Amino acid sequence: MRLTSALEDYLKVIGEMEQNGERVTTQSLAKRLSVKPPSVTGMLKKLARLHLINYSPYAAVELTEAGRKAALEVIRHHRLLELYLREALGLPLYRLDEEADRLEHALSEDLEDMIAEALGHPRRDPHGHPIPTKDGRVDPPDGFHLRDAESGAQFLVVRVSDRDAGLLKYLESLGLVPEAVVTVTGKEPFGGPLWIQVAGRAHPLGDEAARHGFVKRVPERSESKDPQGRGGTPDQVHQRSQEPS
Amino acid sequence: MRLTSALEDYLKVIGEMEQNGERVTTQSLAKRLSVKPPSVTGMLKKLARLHLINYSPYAAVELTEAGRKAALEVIRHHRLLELYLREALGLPLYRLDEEADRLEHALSEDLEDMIAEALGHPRRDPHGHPIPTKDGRVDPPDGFHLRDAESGAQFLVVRVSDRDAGLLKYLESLGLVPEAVVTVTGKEPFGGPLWIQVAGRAHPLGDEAARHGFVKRVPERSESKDPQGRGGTPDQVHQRSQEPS
DNA sequence: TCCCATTTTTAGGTATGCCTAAAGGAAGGA
DNA sequence: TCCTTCCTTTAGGCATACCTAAAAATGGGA
Repeated sequence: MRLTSALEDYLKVIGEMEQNGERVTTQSLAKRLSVKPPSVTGMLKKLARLHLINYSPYAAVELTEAGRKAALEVIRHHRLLELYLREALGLPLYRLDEEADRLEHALSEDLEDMIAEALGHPRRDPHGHPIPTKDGRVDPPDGFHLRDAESGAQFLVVRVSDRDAGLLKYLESLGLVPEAVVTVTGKEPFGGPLWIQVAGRAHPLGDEAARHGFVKRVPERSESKDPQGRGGTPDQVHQRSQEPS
Repeated sequence: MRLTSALEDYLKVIGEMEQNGERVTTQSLAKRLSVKPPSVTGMLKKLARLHLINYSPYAAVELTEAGRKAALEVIRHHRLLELYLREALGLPLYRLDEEADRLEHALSEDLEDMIAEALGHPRRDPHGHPIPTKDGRVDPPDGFHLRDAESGAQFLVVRVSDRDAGLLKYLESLGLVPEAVVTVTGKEPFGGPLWIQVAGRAHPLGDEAARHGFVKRVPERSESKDPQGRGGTPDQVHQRSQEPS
């Protein structure tokens, strides 16, 4: 039976939160989905009736196996579309999420397959998020917060959050996007900015921005600017993952 | 104020019917939209309240200027998407309509512009339907029914109906698609089939199929197989049009 | 002119998915 | 233990867009 767009949205968000190791509560869902808590309660009951989540009043919700599969399908649609919009039409990073949000519910399985094929069965979207495979596997989100990176070292940007389009636009203007190499040159104390260097230019980066970028240690000797690494890195595939919060 | 998908669908269908010179009644809309007549009455009232159609009970409906503009926008989305899906992803003709029906409501104006740009601001969709321009102009649908074509002459297929995917798949398998050249070699009497020749092969074509193809006279001397004519032909642009029924 | 078949509208109902207001649980501090 | 605060759920409403059943209008033929 076909799910409604609204139910798909709930599943997608629950799936994303589980992937990030967040506790999925009525309130956190309400915030994330921009609806009021009573609406969430109603929708959770509906998802439970469809055996897509385990739900008992006042408890955190969990996807069932069927629910996880359905959620990953929606997430796959979303991330494939984001990559497609970027590659085929050249949309800027900060506008991908919104466009994909609307298109994802209208994408048929056939079209999904053709897009995946056209893109060469990619493993990461333009934000660096892993794209679930057709059979329901996902890489864990990798990298750690840029703000936890130590001074003086070089890092590879592996992922940026897509939660805030404005902030993303800003990061993009700095060149702080997946596959960029960033050097942390200093940290101002007392919540002050992080000094970073990207593409030869130095920028002070506020705390909120620094929390939206995720990086990996890059070996000192590697000076390559763009490792063309989409889908390249991890080979092992997990079903769940935890963020070191 | 943003229209709902359902209202957009009504506008699109009313617009298409007006373009084809059909009378737009409660019943014809109900058939075309696969809903029951009372549902249509309700939606027509809603469209009238928004000043998108002129509606008085028991009378045929007409688009207002604003309604016509809105309808053409939806039709533009639909036809641009069809062409895009064909050009970029290679979907077969007979599957374009259904996919575009779902995607058209999720297409932002920005994305529409980028797709139009990527396609070089085309004038015709893969079925041969004119694509309304951004500022609300449409070519009249051209060509006449294949079944009205006289024997012995050569014709250029300019348009095929997209109303029946099964039939379209059949026409496509014969090569009877826009820009193909077809020769009418004979007509069996008493509603019998039309004998046609496409790409060197002869086929008997039943009445229903023949009504779904639209052709133009092609000058005898022109032997060119594929005039690459997308968007090439008419220069004059009309706002309405009538089909010689 | 009247009647009857067809079309259209009205009336009332359903499901979805959101809302506000109010009631009911959970959980930590005194 | 009780109380207060915060979170969640229940109760009751609204808009959208569909449905069926029944009433009303239209329009052609006798």
